[in-house]
Order: sequence, then structure tokens, then C-alpha cells
Amino acid sequence: MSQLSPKQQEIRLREQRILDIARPIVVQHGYHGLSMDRIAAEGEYSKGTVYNHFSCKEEVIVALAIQTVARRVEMFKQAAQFKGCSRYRMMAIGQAAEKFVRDFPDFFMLEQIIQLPSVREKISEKRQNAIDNCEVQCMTIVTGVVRDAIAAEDLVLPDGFTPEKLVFGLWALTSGGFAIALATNSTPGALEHLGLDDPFQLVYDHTSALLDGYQWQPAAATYDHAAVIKTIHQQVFGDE
Amino acid sequence: MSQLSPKQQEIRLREQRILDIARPIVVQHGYHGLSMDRIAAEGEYSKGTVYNHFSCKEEVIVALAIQTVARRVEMFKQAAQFKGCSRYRMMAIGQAAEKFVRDFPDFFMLEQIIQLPSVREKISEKRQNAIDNCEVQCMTIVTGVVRDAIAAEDLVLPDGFTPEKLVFGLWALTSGGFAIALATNSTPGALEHLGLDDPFQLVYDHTSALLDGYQWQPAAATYDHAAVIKTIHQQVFGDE
DNA sequence: ACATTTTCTGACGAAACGTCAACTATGATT
DNA sequence: AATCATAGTTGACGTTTCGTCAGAAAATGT
Repeated sequence: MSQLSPKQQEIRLREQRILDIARPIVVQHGYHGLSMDRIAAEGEYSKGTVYNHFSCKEEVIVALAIQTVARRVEMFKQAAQFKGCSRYRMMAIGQAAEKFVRDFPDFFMLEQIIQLPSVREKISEKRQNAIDNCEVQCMTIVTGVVRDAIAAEDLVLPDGFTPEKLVFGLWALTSGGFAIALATNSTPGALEHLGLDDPFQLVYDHTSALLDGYQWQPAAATYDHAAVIKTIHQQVFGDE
Repeated sequence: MSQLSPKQQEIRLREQRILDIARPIVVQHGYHGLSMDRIAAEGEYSKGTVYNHFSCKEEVIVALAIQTVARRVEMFKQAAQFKGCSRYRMMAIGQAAEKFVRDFPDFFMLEQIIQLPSVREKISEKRQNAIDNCEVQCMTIVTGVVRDAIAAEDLVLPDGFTPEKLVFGLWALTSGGFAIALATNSTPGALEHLGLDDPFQLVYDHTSALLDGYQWQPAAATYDHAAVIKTIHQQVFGDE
């Protein structure tokens, strides 16, 4: 039934092609460097054609962000399936989050930008939902691991303290830490000057401390972190 | 010696007046809602005059941010002088950070924006340094409390783990948490739907857990948080 | 072959940026 | 008081980007 006419196929392909054109522009020149005129010029379309696909610049940006964040959801899904105890599985998700930021630093920063009201208010409801859905999926995956930890009695949360509340903390710590790491990338030496040479390592250490604070077993002091991380990267990301 | 001619006085005053005009525009209409034409129109200056003071829109934004962040430095200074044990003093700083975000939510978000390379590269070195200086001052105040805690033997850091590294974690957790709280302000119900009705409380709880993770004494379970917070607000912020 | 619908195009008006040559005010000097 | 050099002000201008839309072109149906 979904026999697309040649023309409609072309249109479908073009939508992706426009995003493929836009992506490197955003990476190289940032949010402000992207313009609809530029997309049209590089793709040799007329402006109107581009606007047929995306009603404004923000739609393009958010469409790009959705594609990228969808990859994070996949990475989180993979990580949550890591074969190991609950705490190691949580670590695997942490490693996925770190890998995502390292692989797509520009899109991690974009995520902040597309939260701005000035951007969100221009976005179609469809894409609003798509992006929110990705967030919820990530959240669901992580809370799932927390629930497993509780079920396995690796973790006991205080009364009224839900898995979601714990995840909020991990989310805040990692996203805040990564944001600092990336922001100070553009001003080299800012962190190093304070003796903070490896912010990613720091985020890891603090996450460990936070989990220790909630007494998630096994405690950080009792296992070989480097070894677990190595196994995670082999098993989940196929590194060697 | 610093006898300013009437004309020069007028110019000096105008600089502040421009910022006073710009501030509510930014608060109400955000970063994109601010334009140099608009400042000129509202102040009944010509555009050229405005450009005599600020060579671009970004300079205005950053000048505003500097003024606001300088207030945070003052709040931190006050908080660090709270009369109490090291952990309570750290809590006081946490309360100051929270109060700052509550009082100036828009400028907290601006801080993220002015970190973008596209903004920073247009800013004069003078203002670059001014804003960096505020960050460093905040950092110094907080690490000072950590050092006091170590000196008082309320806290023992692991080998090679500097006060700065601990502060990085607190900074990441609070700024990340506040960022989530503010970002989801514009999409009401997003957090509530997950049972996260009070993100500020959550940031507080997680900070406590993190400090517990590093075994900063006294442990969170051993004191009356509401009472301490009340005292902090009375003593530091003059609330009743 | 013709009609109809869909898609494409680029010229257009609006908004904002940042510049600059001409104009005006200031205050120092004779 | 008149003159002049300097400092400060102005708004029109060229540019970029946005988003629109009437008409041209192409695809599809009869």
C-alpha cells in the first residue's frame, strides 16, 4: 500500500539530504552559522524547497538533534543489557553517556540550546514529542536498572525516594559535568589551571561517590574499576 | 585627579542606563529578543551611540551577565562566613547558589549561552577576563571551605583528590540540576509527570548524598536540615 | 492531448547587524 | 567673543538572514 511515486521518493530522500548538508555546517559553524540560505545554496535547491521540508531554521536544528539523540537511546539500550551486576550495568550506561558526549560534543551542546523557550516555541508539536520521547526513553532505561538493583537488593532507597529521584541526581551530575568539560574546551587551560586535567574522569569518580552515598552495592572501593570499564567497552561498544 | 567633565559623566551614566534598558528585554524576550535597534529606540539614542559603548550585541549580553554574576560572588562570600561547622558553611553556599538561580533564572541560563564559542569569540578580552574572574572567585570561596573542613578534620580526601576536584563535583551536580529544573520550566509537567515535583529539593538531597559519599562530617542523617537551612537564611540572607 | 494538482522557484519585504561620512557639541586658545 | 580642534552623535546605507507567495514548471490523472 505504501507504494511511493518516484516523486514522493525523491522528496523523502531530500529531507534526509538536507539534514546531511546541515549537520557539518552545525558542527563547524555552530547554531548561528547555520542558515536556510546556506542549506539551499549548498544543496542547490531554492529556498522555498527547503522551507517545504522545514518551516524554519529551528526545525532543522531540532530534527538533527532528534536523529542524534536517538542514537543515544540506542547506546543506552545496549549498555543496559551489559552482563553484570546492577551497579556495573549502571556504569555501562555512564560509559555510554560519556561516549555519546565524546562522539557528538556539538550535539550535546545543541541539546541545551534547543531547550531555550525561543527555540521550543517555534517547533512543531510532532518534533516536540519526538525529542521529549527520547528523553523519556533514556530515563526509563536508567530507572529500569535502578529498579533491578532494588529487586536484587543491591540498593535500598530511603522511604519516598523513588528511582526517578536517584536518576535525576545522576543525570544532573553527568550532564552538568559534561557541560563544564565542553564549555571549558573553548577556553583552553581554564580547568587545567585548577588541576582538573580530566573532567570525564572526575564525573566518573563523583558518580561513584554518589552511588556510594546511596550505598549501592558493591561499594566503589571493592572492585577494579578499570577492569570493569574495559569489559564494558569490549562487550557493549565492541572495542578491543 | 579623576575629575570627570560633565560630558564624560553623562557617558559613564549612559553605559549603565543602556544595561538597565537591556536587562528587562533579556528577561522578557530572551537572548534573541534583544536587539541593538531596540535598545537604541527605547533609550532614544541613535544606533551609533549604543555601538560607541558596546561593539556588538554580545558585549551587552556579557556585560549584563558580569553584573549579575558579580552578585553571586557577593552571595557566596556572605555564605562562606556563616557561623557554623564546615559542612553547614558548605550548605550555606549551596543555599546561596539556589537563591541566585531562583532570583535570576534568566541569567543563570545566559551563563550557558555566553559560553558558546560563537559568543565568546566576539567579546573583548577585558570582559572575557572579568567573567572568568568571577568564576575563579566563586571556585576559590568554595575550595576555601573545603580546605577549612580538612583542617578541622571534618573531611579526609583520598590521596591525590584535591579540594578543587571535590568542588567540581558539587558544581556539576548543582549547575546540572538547576539547568534541568529551569529547562523543564518551559515545558510544564515534564518533571512532575515523573514524580519529580521539587527539583531544588532534589539537588539539595543529592548534594547531601555526595558529601556523605566523601564522609564529610557531620553525616546528613545526624542533623536537622530544615533548622540549619532556616538559620542560614536568617543569618546570611536576612530572611525572617 | 489536455486538465488538474503538486511542487518548485526566486524576487520580495521585514528585521537586525554593524559601518561611516557628515554633522554637532564641547571646551581650549587667542 | 570668535575661532578651531577634538570628541561625540546621527541616521542612512549595504549586508545578511528570515520567511512568504504569486507565478512557472513538472507530475499526475483523464
